[in-house]
Amino acid sequence: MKRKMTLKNIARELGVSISTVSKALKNSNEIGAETIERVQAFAKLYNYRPNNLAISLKNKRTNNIGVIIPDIVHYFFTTVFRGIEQYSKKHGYNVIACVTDESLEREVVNMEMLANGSVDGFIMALSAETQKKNHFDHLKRINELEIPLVLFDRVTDEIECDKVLINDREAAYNAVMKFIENGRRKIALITTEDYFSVSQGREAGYRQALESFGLPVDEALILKLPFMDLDEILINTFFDSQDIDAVLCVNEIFAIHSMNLVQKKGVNVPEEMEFIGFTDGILSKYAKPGLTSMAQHGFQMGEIAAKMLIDRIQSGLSEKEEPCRTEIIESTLIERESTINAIPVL
Amino acid sequence: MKRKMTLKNIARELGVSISTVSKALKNSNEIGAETIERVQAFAKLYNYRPNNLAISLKNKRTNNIGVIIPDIVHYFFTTVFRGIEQYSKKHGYNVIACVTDESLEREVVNMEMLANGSVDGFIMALSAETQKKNHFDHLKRINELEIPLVLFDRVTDEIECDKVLINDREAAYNAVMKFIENGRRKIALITTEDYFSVSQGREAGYRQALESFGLPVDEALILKLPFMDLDEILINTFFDSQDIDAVLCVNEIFAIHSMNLVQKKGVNVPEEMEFIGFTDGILSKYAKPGLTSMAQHGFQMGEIAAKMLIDRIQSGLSEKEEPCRTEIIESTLIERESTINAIPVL
DNA sequence: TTGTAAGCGTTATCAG
DNA sequence: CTGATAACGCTTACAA
Repeated sequence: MKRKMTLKNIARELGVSISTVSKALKNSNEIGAETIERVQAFAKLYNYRPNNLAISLKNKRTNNIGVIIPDIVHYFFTTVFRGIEQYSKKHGYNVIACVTDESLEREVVNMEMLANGSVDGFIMALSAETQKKNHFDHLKRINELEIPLVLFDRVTDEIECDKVLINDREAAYNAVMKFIENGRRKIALITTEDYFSVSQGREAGYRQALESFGLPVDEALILKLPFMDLDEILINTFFDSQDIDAVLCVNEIFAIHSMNLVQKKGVNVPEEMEFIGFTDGILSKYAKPGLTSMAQHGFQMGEIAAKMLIDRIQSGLSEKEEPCRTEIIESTLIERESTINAIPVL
Repeated sequence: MKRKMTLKNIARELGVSISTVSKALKNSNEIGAETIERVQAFAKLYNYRPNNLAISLKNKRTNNIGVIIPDIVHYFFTTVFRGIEQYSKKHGYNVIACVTDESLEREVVNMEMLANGSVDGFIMALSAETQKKNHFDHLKRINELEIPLVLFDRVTDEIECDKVLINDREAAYNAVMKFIENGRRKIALITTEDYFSVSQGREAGYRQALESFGLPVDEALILKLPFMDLDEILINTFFDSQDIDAVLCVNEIFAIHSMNLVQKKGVNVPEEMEFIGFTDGILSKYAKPGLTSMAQHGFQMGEIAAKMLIDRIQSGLSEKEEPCRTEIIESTLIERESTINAIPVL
């Protein structure tokens, strides 16, 4: 085992005290020029690097941030993660990544693990189970410990903290309006079960758009799929039993999958039926036809979440002292060939 | 700022010594049953949690592992990451994730940052630039510090360490054989520039298969695209100027993109031209037609890489004491509609 | 200009 | 059974 260079070692070798070495390495003006030189030369020669742990313990700050996400094999979260990581790195923070796999328990365990000195703050999107069970004790504990927390995308009103969201309601509203402008009237919604904050918002926007245009909301045109379960029979039955000319889906997979299924039945997209999805991911771009999609700008969300967190960490002000903010990211409709009148975008 | 519970605090409140508290919390049999109970009750009441940093400093182990990858918005790396994270978590390790964006400098900076006490070991795939420039001083330094390192997928022979790979050569060989069995003879290869270890292996397998079947290798049928650059003109020209009936692509994007382009020209896939890609990602599954693909089993690679690393960390044996191993993950051909005779798989 | 000493929160050794 | 004490590697008053 190679002996690691430490201040103590350098001090011993050079016959000076530890604090002299420490100061010399920092170019402190308390130390003589000659000593500084000697110390720095020696340190460089032996490749001295200060031990992060010791510094963290001393300063009570780790320069790590914990990112807790439900899923990493998923375009949107991946993109947000990228934004967080990039911003954080640029500001001297490392990212500890935890994946909860949509499980409340994993969320709790991961946070507990990191909350005891491993990170200076958290950025997270709630797991499906957490949203379903409405169980937030672990987040309350983080709050009590006054560890800064930023929630993004999947959030809850139960916890007072900084948040970054997209304008789900408005985005869905705009998507439906796009259909209406295109002359569609039998507009379906394919969404998840109710407990997701984002799905709630998107459904609200869907209803609002129809109502504001004087169209009745036909509950039979709303299909609620069990989370991430692509039950083909359910989807096929839905399309067989309803008269539909446009479909808004709350995520990309639902959109691509149902679009493929109706095409297999011989339905022409977009002529007979238009599709709009959420999350402008890689699938939307390469689908046939290209899927018109509400882009969520995940990278930007990540950057903003990281900025909010790091600002709060560095200000040292708790949620009580400095009021919490909620940033809304405007989503953008990327038009492709699954809607008409579209200028194709690659 | 909430005062954090520490051993010292507990000791003061309870009028005992710090070491008594420490031992009591560990149910040490040096301590009286009654004291143990008192201490534990108090600790629980005030939600005492030991400080990870202090423990790490003391033990000289962090229970963190550093994962350095070129890109996270990318199915294969994401999947590997997932495997690493899951295995690590199960074995008590957290994952610090760094994305290099294919840059050597970012790779160097990230490793330097983590090498000074933040992690017990590294798992990484080399960045494009690192492979291109063949610059490995940063890895040699890690070796000198005797910090365990596992390379996966994008590796180099210059560094002696544990490695996890797929059988690139054999996989490409098998893919080409599949084409040959299907009666194809004008088999093209679309690959990256030469410096990637994986592309080299795949190209070798491609050549080997043709040769072993007595087919000449026509260099004009090998298209080398600049890394991740989807230059449509280049691809179109390639297909226009060559007579091709099957295409092997070293990654999923190249495959999907060129398949889309030839289809746009009116080429029938798979009747007139077959396609096989690498990385069985989400695009392959949802493409039209579904893309036959060599699955790289990223999750398993991640698990194995994590296991190799953690085993080495826990054994405490350096690369010199315990010889390095290279694990090969067999890739599997997932047949879809872009090749003939395929039993479609969803 | 340099050194001493206390402290960050633990653990471990050794006396009492 | 309990408690000093030193140590992990570093920072920072404060003394010299």
